Parts: sequence; C-alpha cells; structure tokens
Amino acid sequence: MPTATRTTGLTPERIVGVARGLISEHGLDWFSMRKLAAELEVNPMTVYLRFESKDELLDAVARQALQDVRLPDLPDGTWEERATALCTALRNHLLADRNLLGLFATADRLSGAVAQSVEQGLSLMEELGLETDEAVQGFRALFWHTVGFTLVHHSFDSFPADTPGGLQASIGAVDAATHPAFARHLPSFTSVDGDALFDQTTRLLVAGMHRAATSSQGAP
Amino acid sequence: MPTATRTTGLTPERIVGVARGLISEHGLDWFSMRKLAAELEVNPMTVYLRFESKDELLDAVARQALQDVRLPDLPDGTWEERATALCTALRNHLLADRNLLGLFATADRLSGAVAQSVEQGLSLMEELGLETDEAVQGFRALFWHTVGFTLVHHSFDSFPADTPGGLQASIGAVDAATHPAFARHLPSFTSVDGDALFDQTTRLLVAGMHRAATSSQGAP
DNA sequence: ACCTGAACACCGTTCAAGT
DNA sequence: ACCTGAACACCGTTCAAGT
Repeated sequence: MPTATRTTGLTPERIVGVARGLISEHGLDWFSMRKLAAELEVNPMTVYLRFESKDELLDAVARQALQDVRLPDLPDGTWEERATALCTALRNHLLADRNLLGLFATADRLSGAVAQSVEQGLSLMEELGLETDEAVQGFRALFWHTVGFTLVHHSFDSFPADTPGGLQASIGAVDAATHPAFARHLPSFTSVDGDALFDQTTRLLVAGMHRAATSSQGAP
Repeated sequence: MPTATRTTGLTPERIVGVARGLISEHGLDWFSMRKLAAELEVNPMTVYLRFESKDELLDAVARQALQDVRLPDLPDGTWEERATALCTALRNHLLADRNLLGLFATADRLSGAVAQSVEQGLSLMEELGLETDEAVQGFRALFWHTVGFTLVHHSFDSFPADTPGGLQASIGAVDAATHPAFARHLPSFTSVDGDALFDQTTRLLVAGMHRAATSSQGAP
C-alpha cells in the first residue's frame, strides 16, 4: 500500500512493467524479487516500499497483463462463428503471454479487467435476446471456458504417442474386462492437438448456447 | 531413475504417498524437499537417490493423484444428464485434492491415467454413435473442459461485490461510449458462483455435443 | 552399495541504521 | 521522508566422505 518516489523515480507502474517483462522473457520460476531489484538497479528492499509482498506484486502484474489485452474486431459471419472467433482471439492473446498465464489461476479480482472482451461478449449475448443476468452468465461461460482451456494447454504438448511403444507404455495396460470401451478405443488415443481440441470444444459450447437461447423463445 | 532400499525401507511409493499427504494438508507452497525428508525421518539428500529432482517427484505425485480418482457410477437419466453427471463427479474429485490441482497444469502425461472416467466417457460417446476417433475427441472435450474449469475455480472466490463500493471500485469506470453493452450490464456483474457457472457451462457443452452427433445422422 | 554432512548459491522478508 | 546493509530463516542441489 505505501507509495513514494523521491530519488529513484521508482513508480509502482514501472516496477510492474519491468517485472512483467522479466517474467515474459524468463518465466515465472526464474523470477525473483532480487533479480527484479537488480534489473531496476535498486536495493532489493526498496521494492517493498511499494508492494507489501511478492504475492501482491504478482497480483498487480497479472491484473495489468489482462488489462492490456486488446482483441481484434469480430469478423462477419453467423452468430456461432463470431462467438467462436471471440474465444479464439482471447485465447491467442492469453497464450502470447503464456509465462504470465500461471498467475491467472491465482490472481485476485481479474475478472473485470478485460473490458473489450466483455463488450464483445455481452453484445453477442444481447443478440440472442438474453436478459441482463443471463447475458452476463453466458459471457462468463465463454470467458472462463477459454481461460481454463488455455491454462491446461501445455499439458497437451507432452502427451506420449511419439516415443517408441509410447502410448501403451505411458497409459499402461488397459483391462478389457473392466474397461471395455477404453480398450476398444485405445488406438485412437494419439497425441492431442490443443488448438483443434479447443476449437472443437468451443464450437460445441457455442452451439449449445445458441440453441438454448433460441429454442426457449420458441418459434411463433 | 535410481532405485534402492536397504536400511531405510524408503520406496518411491512411500515417498510419493507422504509427499502427497503433506501437500494435501499444507499446500503446495508450504511443501519442500527438506520438510518431506523430515517427515520421512531421513536425510534430505536420500530422497534424491529415488527422484532426480523436486520436479520429477511432483510429477509422480500428480500422476498418482489422478490415477487414484474413482468415480461413482453414473445415475439413470437422459444422455445429457449422464454426461453432465460425469463431468461433475470428475470435478468434485479434482476439487477434493485442490492442493494438488496446481500440479495438473504442468504435469506431463497425465491424460491416460483416469481410466474410469475414460471408460464412462467413451461409453457415452458410443451411445451417440460416434466413430472411434470422434468418440475420443468428444471425451477429451469433456475431460479437459472439466480440468480447465476446475483449475480456474478459486479465481471466483475472491471476486469483489462484497467490499463496500466493491464492484465499481475494482472494475473501475466503464466508459459507456466505448463499452455500451458493458455499461448496460454492469449491475449484473455480481460475485461468481463457481459451481453454478460450471454446471451451466457443462450443460451447454453437453447439449451442443448431443445435438451435433444426433443431427449429423439425420432423421430417416 | 547405500546413505549422510557440509557446503554452495540462492530465496523472501525483517529491522535497525543511515542520509 | 526515503532508502539501504546486514541478518534471519529458509530453499534445491552437488559432492566428497563415511559405513
């Protein structure tokens, strides 16, 4: 909470910006308060005059990163195409800051930050004729679906299938007696294409949303 | 990679089990190799005879935790109800181990582990008449939707709305000129009910999946 | 062959002291 | 009022030494 700047010109904004740059470049694990202070050419303890703890600083970094997300305008197309495009654009921006992504799972109060995706998402919900509470719920479904899938994204990279004897070796023996469907489909458990899986899942969610909204209004 | 056990009876399984217990009880941040060694009543360095690094150990802990997930049998009901129930059951088990959840985003090769959810999920996909590759894709959509949403779950707890002047204060001013829809719906941005949001989003995804599968077959 | 103790190069944070 | 240096209580990991 404290604020001060006399000789160093060390504003909270500059600290957050430099911290964000270091994390983007080197990763969250690499980052430390001491390395940040070195980059700022300041005593490690001086940072504590602006932020009470490392957690508070990382929180500010996460908030700033989400704040800065800017999305392209939505393309023309059907409602479902535009809703899918919104999720994809948001995801691409989150992945661009992938080293910061780990913060999003723990950061407090980030939800309000992404004003532009909120705006585009709510406009889409209004098109469906949703009441205000339902519009916000619908937007949140799309938003958190996207953030969750993005968080999980790099689990896909290391899925086996390449390594010799890979898949069976890493899944282990599947007992056809207790898990018949699993055994039947085992050969289809190839490596995961994270982009394709996100796209497919988003389309299904969007389709379900579109249908729920339009069918409840009924055709006159 | 090394393995050994002479005087200490220190099997890799016991190490993983104790580590998992400590993380479940005290959280991932609290956990350290030295505290683990103390709990095992062994020299800190002895653990390194079984696991090459802390990362390798945490990977084994995450894999064991997912391996041990056991789901209740699916209830009777429509296809959509049962598919939703599968996602909810998986999520409840993941949340029960919430302190381990942070590992799931980074753990390698965890996908194959949850044999029972795979079995139930694939059976559901077969009911829709999906080909084998599509069945696996469909299951993966549900599975990773659930993991992603669960990872993001505790972001919801700290959403403002309670604090005096809370919502507006933490979202900041919304410019009605540039963000008209946002401004219009601002009062609806109350705190997030994570359980309800997950349930609603899952139902929409499941509905979209059901419809995509059944409509592509056409009605004769 | 199996285990340990001391040591290295780090952390986040506190607090008395400087200017 | 603003900043710092030394210190505290930790980390993960290496490696020579013990039995």
